Amino acid sequence: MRIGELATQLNLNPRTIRFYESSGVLPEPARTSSGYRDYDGSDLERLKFVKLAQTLGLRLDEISEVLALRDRGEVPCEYVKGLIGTKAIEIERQIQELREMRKELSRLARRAEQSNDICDERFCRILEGES
Amino acid sequence: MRIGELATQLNLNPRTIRFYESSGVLPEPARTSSGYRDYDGSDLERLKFVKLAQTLGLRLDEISEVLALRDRGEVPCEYVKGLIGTKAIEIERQIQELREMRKELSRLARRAEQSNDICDERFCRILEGES
DNA sequence: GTTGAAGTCACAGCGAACTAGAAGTTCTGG
DNA sequence: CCAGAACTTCTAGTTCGCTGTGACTTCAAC
Repeated sequence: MRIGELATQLNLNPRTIRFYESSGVLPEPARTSSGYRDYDGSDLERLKFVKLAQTLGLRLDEISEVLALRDRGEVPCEYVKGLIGTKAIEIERQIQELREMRKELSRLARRAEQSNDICDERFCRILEGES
Repeated sequence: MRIGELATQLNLNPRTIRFYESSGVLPEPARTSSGYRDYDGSDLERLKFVKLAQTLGLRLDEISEVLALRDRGEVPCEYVKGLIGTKAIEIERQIQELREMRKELSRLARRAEQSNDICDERFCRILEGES
């Protein structure tokens, strides 16, 4: 199958697929006699795996590494376990950071409702505290 | 005061301050006779405001807009209220996304502990489901 | 007078994951 | 036979917030 069909099936841009090839996520595919990329079911599965891994927060280079281990016939389990662990920690950190922002933002939103458009010498009374 | 002192007081890199100037967050400061940037207390306050706003998840262009409104003598309250609202929604969305990842990752981590290093025809049994 | 820190400017690069443009070739339908 | 869609390659741009590099000038201390 050609790049357009593969892209359609996965809801990807053909450019994205070429980009994946250039960054080592996808191997170079076979070519038709006229030079078009010729993909098969294994490429489809591989890209599905890439999309799945992306939803878990894995970066392309990390996904590439898992795939490369597999391609070499090795077992990526240990690598993947490590990845899952560090990723979980990182995500927890990000959630905490966002929670702080959310908390502060809702505090500001409440204050903004109460005190109506009072701007004084400061930059923004809503954002800066000490009302 | 010169850029180095300002940077030290705010724990910023002098380059960052020049970058802020070039991107319109900071106005062009006065210059000493020898051409060095010459800052005063208002620049210090402005940069403190920038840092505060950044912790709320505001981008530099949004912060610039608030400051520009203020610089024109306008009241940024309405703009800021809108900003707070959309930012809160955006952050909520990000938190949800991260929670999904976290949930899925811990599910995978539990599974990975149980089934020991069984890799078969798939890319990665830990990441792909249907064990 | 000399050294070295700190300033000046302008341009480039990073990371991440694409996306866009240009300029050409091949395939498909009427 | 020809239009136009889909492909090819290559380079470069996007977003965001900086950071690095290089080549030069100025300032403070010794």
